[in-house]
Amino acid sequence: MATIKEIADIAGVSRGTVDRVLNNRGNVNPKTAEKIMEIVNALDYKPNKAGLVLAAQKKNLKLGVILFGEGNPFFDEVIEGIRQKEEELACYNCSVIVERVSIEVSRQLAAIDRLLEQDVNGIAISPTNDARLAARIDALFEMGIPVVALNTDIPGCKRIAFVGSNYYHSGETAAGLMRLMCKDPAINVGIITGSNDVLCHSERVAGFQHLLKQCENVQILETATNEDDDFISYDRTTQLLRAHPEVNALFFAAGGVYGGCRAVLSLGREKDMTIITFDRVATTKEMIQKGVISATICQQPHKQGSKPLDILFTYLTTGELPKNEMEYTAVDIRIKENIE
Amino acid sequence: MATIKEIADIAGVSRGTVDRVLNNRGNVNPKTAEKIMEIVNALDYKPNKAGLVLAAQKKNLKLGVILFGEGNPFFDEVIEGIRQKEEELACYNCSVIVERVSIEVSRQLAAIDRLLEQDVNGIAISPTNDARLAARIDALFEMGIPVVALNTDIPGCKRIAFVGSNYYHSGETAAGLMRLMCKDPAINVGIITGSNDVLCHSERVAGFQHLLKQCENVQILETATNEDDDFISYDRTTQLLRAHPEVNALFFAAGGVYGGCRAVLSLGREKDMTIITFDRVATTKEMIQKGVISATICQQPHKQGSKPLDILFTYLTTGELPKNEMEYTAVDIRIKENIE
DNA sequence: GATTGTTATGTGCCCGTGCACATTTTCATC
DNA sequence: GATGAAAATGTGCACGGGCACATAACAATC
Repeated sequence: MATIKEIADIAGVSRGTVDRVLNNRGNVNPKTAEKIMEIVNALDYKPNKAGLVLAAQKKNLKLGVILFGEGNPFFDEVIEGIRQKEEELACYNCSVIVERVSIEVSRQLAAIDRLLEQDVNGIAISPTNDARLAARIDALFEMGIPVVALNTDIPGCKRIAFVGSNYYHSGETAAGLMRLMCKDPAINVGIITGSNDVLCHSERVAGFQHLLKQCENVQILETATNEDDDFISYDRTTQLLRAHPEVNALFFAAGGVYGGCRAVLSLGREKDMTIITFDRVATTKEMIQKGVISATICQQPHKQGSKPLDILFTYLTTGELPKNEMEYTAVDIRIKENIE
Repeated sequence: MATIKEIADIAGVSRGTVDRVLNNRGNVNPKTAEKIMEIVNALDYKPNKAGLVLAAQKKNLKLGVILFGEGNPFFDEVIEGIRQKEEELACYNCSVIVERVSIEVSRQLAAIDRLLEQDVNGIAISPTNDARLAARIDALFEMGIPVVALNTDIPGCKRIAFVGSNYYHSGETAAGLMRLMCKDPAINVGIITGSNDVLCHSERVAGFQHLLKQCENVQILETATNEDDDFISYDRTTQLLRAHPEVNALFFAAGGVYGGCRAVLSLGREKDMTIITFDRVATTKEMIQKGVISATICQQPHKQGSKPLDILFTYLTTGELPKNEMEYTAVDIRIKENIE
């Protein structure tokens, strides 16, 4: 692996000149620059990462994280990923500040301000999809502060990457699993969705329905709108199952899973019901272990926490952008036996 | 984050003394050493990784990899992981040499010799479980050359880590999946195993059987020993299905999956058969997409390639051992919808 | 041709750690 | 108390890259 010094020796110039060419700092004779670039290409020069990181020490990097979903256990796992990466980055003299706020745009903008006051060099955020926030992210980019979106994308702005799941695709996978697990001649599915205005829920339902519509033995009976509150979920699920006793499969696209499962249990329907949910929160784990939930689809929350910090750190130390702007987490199927 | 210099300043000594204490190089006044250690603990000093890696440049690290499974497409994916990590490590001036040999112990020992001739500083190997190899690995460790086992463990020797799957556990998961996917009143399973003397196959079968024995509606009908050769597999599977037309589920614990699936197809049994296999080789992918195979369980071949190199590099640059000696890959369930 | 300005190039230090070597201190011995 | 060995401590450089500053080369102007 070639170094700047080696290139300089071959070209018969000093390290400084090579450095100026590589970082296009100007003030170099075009002919010399061309010659250097030829050598750089011939040797396939790649800067030594340890050198880059060490040189970047002076910047005293600080990364900011803004997460919504207070009280949402999914984000607790995201935080775990953040904490682990934080520890890893600590020995590069890079620290992490986490702000946890609601989904309200004004709160998110305020969180950005607070982080800027603390001189963060980059921000990872689970953003509300809002034009004001998008504009703010663009402004940050112009200021030289890169932003990575996580969990939920905010398209059409200058965030340097998105890390999260493809909700439509995981909805399709849920449907595929259900088809494999429900071998009854007629599958009568009840869909329990979250609030429609949250993109991830509606995307999941869309993917789910799209795939199941192709199967003639599947009938989607009813779609109940749910809420995270488990008591409300209990009632809605009970209503659905009372109105449609022929339902033998349930799809929970969002929260309220625990309440829904309790409803199934209290009606004594757990034996003949195939239930597919999302995420691996504690209560879902419990219901998987009890055999009430057949499978749950996870979206690697740990990676959603760690990867954005990784991307920011790499960008700030080496200037390198991620290979893929969209970093989709794998669709991770969990059943009783591999839930741990 | 504290540095050696900072600690030295506080202790009123020079960098060299702190360095001697931290790396117990001796020749330090015990009282001074104690004082320094107190400061080190109080500040929770962690060496800066970039500094460590940069200092390790002089070693000109070379990592060797020895893989069996020539012609086995699973290992092609392992190689992909290796290549990717190789590229990543290249910008730390660390290179990788791959040797691909058969499972024979003599070949593996010879491969180690070839790598040593090329002055490798560490070795990742998919080992045959043999005492001679274990002894050799111990000797390498004493020589200061760390070894990481991948795919198959070689217990009771001084390999610094193992990266691979828990076969028993993935067998259990296959069983759990089958139970969820076969809702017929009677599940009649045919198990198609690989050669019994290969540990991973027998472990998978053991885990599979252990779980299914707890279900009274499941009957394991017959276990056919299979081979990787798809023509032999075709014949064995045909025989099994002819002798037991009531079989409605097949479990392939090892190779010969493609031949077995062709047999199922030629008997027109694909509609009512639940097939669960391992790995995500091209032919398995094809059969998943055709709907012949219901699910396949993967063991993150990419990670099996990249992680051992990661462990070796970290150990050689920082002296740090992995948190867990056993690095199990996640049990990764793939169906038609998430096979890509 | 000396002066000023511009462009081009070279040099030194920093980042944090490891390690070889130089220097100082300590202590025993005559 | 001078001598020498041993123990304890200090110092300089390397690793690779970024960046500020010093120096050199060259052109334009009076």
